[in-house]
Amino acid sequence: MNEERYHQTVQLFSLLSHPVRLRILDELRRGETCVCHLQEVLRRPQPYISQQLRVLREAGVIASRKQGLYVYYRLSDERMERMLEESLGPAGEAHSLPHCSCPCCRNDESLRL
Amino acid sequence: MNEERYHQTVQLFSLLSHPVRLRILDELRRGETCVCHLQEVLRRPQPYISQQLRVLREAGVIASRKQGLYVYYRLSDERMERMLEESLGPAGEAHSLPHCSCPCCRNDESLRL
DNA sequence: TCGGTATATGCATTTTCCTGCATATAGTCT
DNA sequence: AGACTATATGCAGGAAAATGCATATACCGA
Repeated sequence: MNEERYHQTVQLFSLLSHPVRLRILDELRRGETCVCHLQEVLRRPQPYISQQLRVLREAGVIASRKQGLYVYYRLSDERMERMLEESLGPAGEAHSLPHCSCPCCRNDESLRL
Repeated sequence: MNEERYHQTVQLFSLLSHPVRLRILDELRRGETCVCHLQEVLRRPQPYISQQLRVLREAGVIASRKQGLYVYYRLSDERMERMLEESLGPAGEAHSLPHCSCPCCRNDESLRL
């Protein structure tokens, strides 16, 4: 019985069938990213971003690394990565954000991640 | 702006993130199938199956062909087919159902579709 | 230890989806 | 035309998801 297989797959697709989560995942596949970065890109309040990150984290498709005040997120599921490639095409370039002052957006190259 | 691309993709994943619809799609990629067949495989009431078929039809991922009393459904979207392959692996064999008397399940080979 | 910043959590409300059921339509056969 | 079968549609109650907001936690520097 691959009842289980269907169930897993539905779970995976549920994560992807949400505009904000899909865009978060698309950002993450371009490289490790901190929360404030996503906040800037998606233009949504921080608690909202964190909520969606939690959903993704609990589902096991992303992982995080804490460094000082910042938390850096990345994809941690190959299947997810393949689905993103299949549906959205190859990953684009990471955005560099003028208004964001976190290490990963730092204009100052020397402090870049 | 590929805002539109994200939106389309979310729609596509929404269709797939539902246990019954996912299984219907998995059946359809094994070959053309009538409603009573799906009813048997999924063990759900007929109006319910038809509702889900409508969702898929209106989204444009399946097409139908009417022949007498029967309506035969099939996949009509390559992208969908690729996502199914990616997520569920290669399509299995079509089921032949002992209790179903529609042309596509007919035990009597001569009447087979 | 205190103030400030980055991120997380809890909760409540709105909205959207799921699903069951009654009924409608369309085609076939006599 | 009337009975029967396969499929479609409409609607409603309940469940679950989405989202906004208040607040909590964790870490840093002074």
